[in-house]
Amino acid sequence: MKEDNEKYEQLDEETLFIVSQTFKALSDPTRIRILHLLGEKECNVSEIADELSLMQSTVSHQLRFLKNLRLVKFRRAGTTLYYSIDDEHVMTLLNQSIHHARHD
Amino acid sequence: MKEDNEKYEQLDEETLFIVSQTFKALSDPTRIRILHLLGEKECNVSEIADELSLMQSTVSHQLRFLKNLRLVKFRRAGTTLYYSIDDEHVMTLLNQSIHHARHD
DNA sequence: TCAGTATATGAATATATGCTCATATATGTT
DNA sequence: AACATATATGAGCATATATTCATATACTGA
Repeated sequence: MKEDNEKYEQLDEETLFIVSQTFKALSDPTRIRILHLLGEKECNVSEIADELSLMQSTVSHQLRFLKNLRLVKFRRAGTTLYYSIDDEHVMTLLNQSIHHARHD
Repeated sequence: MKEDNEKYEQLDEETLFIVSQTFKALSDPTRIRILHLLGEKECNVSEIADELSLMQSTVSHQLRFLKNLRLVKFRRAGTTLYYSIDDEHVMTLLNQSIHHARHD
């Protein structure tokens, strides 16, 4: 008489939401490029746009996205805003994935 | 005389593609639930649908997606297909994120 | 206060995504 | 072969997403 009494424990709604949101942030090439650049050095908006050949507007929109998820933060210096990484854990996920993609 | 001569090394196209695809797979709640369930135990399609209260068609479509990315594999037993995890690295990313979401 | 520079934002658009329905395919049984 | 069961697939639809353009806002210095 054999039976699997182990009941599968579903992920709760909140965890599911947070996890999916986190990965969604990392699922777009433009956001990945921005995060990867900020992982190297703090940058202002125009520097990001120049370095990655993106429109200023595009960068700004994506930074808002990343800022809402608290993945990046910024400091102001006059009219210039310097952005940097604000979530090391997510950067760890990103770097692991990059490493894996390259060596696999 | 100070100058930053460090040139930023962009991510190459292929890495960018693989990384974004990987995270895209993990960015949808339904796929996360399926992967998490398969992380617990091998399941056939109907079991997944039942356990997660999803339509058979929905499960099948998502399994195709995950299979294309080689995140899951299956074995056949008659008309029944048993699916299981095929990429432990991606499961590691998922589990880390779940852990982080819960304890943070 | 006015001009100049840096950044943010809203609207419009094109594309991608996920779900559902209906149906097809595949395998096993009689 | 006919039928039943398990799974896969295509089309249609609704929603989400990313980008661009035009414009607004914020700060600085003359």
